Amino acid sequence: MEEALRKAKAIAVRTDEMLFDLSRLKEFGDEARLEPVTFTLKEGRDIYRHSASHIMAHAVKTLFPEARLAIGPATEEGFYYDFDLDRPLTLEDLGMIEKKMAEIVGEDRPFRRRVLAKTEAIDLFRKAGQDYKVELLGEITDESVSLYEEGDFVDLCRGPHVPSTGAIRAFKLLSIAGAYWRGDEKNRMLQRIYGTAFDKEKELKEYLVFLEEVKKRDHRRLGKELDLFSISDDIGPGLILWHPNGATIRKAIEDFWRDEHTKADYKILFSPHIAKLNLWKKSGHWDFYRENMYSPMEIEGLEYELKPMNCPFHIQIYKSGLRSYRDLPLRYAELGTVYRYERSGVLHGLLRVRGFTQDDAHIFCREDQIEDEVLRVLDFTLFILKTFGFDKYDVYLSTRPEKFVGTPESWERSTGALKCALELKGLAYSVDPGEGVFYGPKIDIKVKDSLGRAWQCSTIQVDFNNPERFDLGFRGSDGKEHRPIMIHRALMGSLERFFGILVEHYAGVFPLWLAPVQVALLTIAERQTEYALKVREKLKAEGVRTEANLDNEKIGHKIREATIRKVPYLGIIGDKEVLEGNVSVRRQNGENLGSMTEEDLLRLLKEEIKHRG
RNA sequence: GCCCAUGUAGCUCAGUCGGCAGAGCACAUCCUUGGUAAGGAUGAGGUCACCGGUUCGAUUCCGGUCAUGGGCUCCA
Repeated sequence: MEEALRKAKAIAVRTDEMLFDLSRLKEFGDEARLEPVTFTLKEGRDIYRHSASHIMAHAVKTLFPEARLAIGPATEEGFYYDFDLDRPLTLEDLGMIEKKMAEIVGEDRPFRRRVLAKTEAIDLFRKAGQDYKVELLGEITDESVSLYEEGDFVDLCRGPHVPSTGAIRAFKLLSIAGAYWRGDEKNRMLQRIYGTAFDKEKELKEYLVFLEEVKKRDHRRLGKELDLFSISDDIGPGLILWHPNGATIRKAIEDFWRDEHTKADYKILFSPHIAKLNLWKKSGHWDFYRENMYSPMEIEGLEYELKPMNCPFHIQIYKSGLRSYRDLPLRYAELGTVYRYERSGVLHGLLRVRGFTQDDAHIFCREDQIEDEVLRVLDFTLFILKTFGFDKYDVYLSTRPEKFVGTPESWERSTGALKCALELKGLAYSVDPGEGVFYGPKIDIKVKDSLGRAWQCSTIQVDFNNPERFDLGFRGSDGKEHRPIMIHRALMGSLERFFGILVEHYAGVFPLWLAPVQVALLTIAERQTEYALKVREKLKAEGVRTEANLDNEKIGHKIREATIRKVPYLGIIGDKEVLEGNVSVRRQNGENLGSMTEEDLLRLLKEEIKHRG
């Protein structure tokens, strides 16, 4: 058995979904069914990295004997440990700690499991001055607890662990950050060290390369390099300035969005940015969403609010006339700009801002239409996302939160409708208990980008509450008044955020239909200027975003410059091309398409733009 | 908001242990008219984030503010 496990490179074993240390094999009889848990399994990685975090804590304790330890779990991509120290850690400290860890790994100390009574453990940690451990122990209900020891380092831990410290082959400490004890800002701020560990040096290297790639694709960096957007100190944090290049891409996205919504029988709306405070009181936002809203402004003695959401406006439009059951479903869509207060520490480039434009829509329908409408929205969403090259998703169903409006029964019903639609569509999803918005349950879709990272974009929310609050009605076939229900939905979420994600997803190399400049014409010498301008005018007249670089520079310089700006197509024009009436075409990736007429080029471009390639 | 770090030319970054600041790229002018990722020369460009303190003197030291970054919490 042990032999087999060694061969399988087991880190621990599993039986009936319980994980055990390899050292506990003798507790099982020969007939026990034990599965090896290896690094390739999530459970195995977690055990491995959790062990690495113990070793890190050991190293920190050695270097800083006064350190008080909090918690140190494995994460998706690595591990961390929180410490309470006398002085702030520096980057140099990380190197020192790493070195110490390498020593501990080199000593190959076995991880030893020890079980003792909770009271004994409390005693032990209290004597050691480990208050955080004592606090944790106080909340454990079991009579006995397990400790893990390697060398002279002991930690409270459920386990399991790798057999010995030598098992950790490749690790790296990555960053230092502040973190509240138990994530609560009322508690003391601790120092967190993040690190990662792999069972092969090669995998660690690959991960570090991945981190480099993430850095290179950072939309804030590319936003500057490609002159897409900026944030100005003079204007304010979290407020986005769209530069011409970024605005061109945004317009292409918006045009696409409007066209598709019109085709899908949505009506496009516009609404103002402020409304009377009273409206927000009526909608419930003032009670349930105030912490994200700005302070009211006074206009002629009345209070007005900057809008954090678009729904009340769409509701007013619904209410502006009598509605019949024949009108439903009524789908109102708007690229609506909203403003939400975000604490300064959470702002992040385009991904977390204070003013943003939602690709919002509200569908007013009868209760029996919900499922059908949600299905339609799901289809529509997946189509839109696919257009941007997103074809992998994580889907979540969020249920009733603590702060909510409406009755538990209406929540039941709407959650059921969402569930049904997801199941009919055959989408795998997980349930996020308590994560719904205050007015209703929701489906969230997270897209996976080209690096496999998940981003929350789309959200579909059922609302039984606002129709009630605003006393919405429609005349039914029975001649009586009925209450419609509302579905709120955003597909891209916010244009700012979605754009930021796109920049990273495409690494700044936008597909032709989105590229700010689609073709750059590069002349070899000044005598081709006139011809180049003529070609430019023709392409522009056909709607192709074309630029001509007539600078007094060598062709190599111009190619380099346009390639760095990630222009998808370059048209090189020298004497030969002028003579033949051609353009020599080259793609951003260096692929040479050879010489062709301007009509052929146009055909090629238009085809690619049409397919949104 | 909180902890830590950072803020020097349009961009990327040097630098000053306190004595009015420098490179590369970009920009401008000139030379060069060159065929698939950087031709050459010259020049212009900075309230060293902002406010205050210490000092004969502060970009440098100290304090505060603002902003950015890594996180915590929250979310589109």
